[in-house]
Amino acid sequence: MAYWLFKSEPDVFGWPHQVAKGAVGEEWTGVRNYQARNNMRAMKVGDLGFFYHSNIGKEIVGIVEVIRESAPDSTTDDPRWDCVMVRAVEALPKPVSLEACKVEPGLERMVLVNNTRLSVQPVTPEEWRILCRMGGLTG
DNA sequence: GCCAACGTTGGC
DNA sequence: GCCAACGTTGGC
Repeated sequence: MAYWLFKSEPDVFGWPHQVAKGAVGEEWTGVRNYQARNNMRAMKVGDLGFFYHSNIGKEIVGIVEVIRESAPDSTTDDPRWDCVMVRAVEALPKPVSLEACKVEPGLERMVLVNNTRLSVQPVTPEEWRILCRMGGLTG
């Protein structure tokens, strides 16, 4: 199983929106970047990802699960773009800020810290473990 | 609101 | 295929 991180601007589509979709989940639409799209294409059902609030908050607020592999993005006719579906799993008891990530040993190479513009990015198992601990999750 | 970083587009 | 112009993201 692989780990990922999804960025979203909370005033457009935030964690509460994702939670409101429940187990049905929601398509992660709107990605118009090849690298981000390729990351989605690499996802398998059951993969987990962090839900990150960009611009406002700038923190990891929750965990989502991939529930459908990449398929055409319903918000465009352009066949180049597709997206996965994700559902909310749980909120982080303690959201992890970008600032905290930058200074945390072990997260120096995290994509979030080094490539601010990539909206869907991979997270290593080690980074995942560190971030879950920082977020107040024991598992 | 600014701007750095980065990606895309299109002329040549 | 190069690269200048332009557009977007997202931290600050």
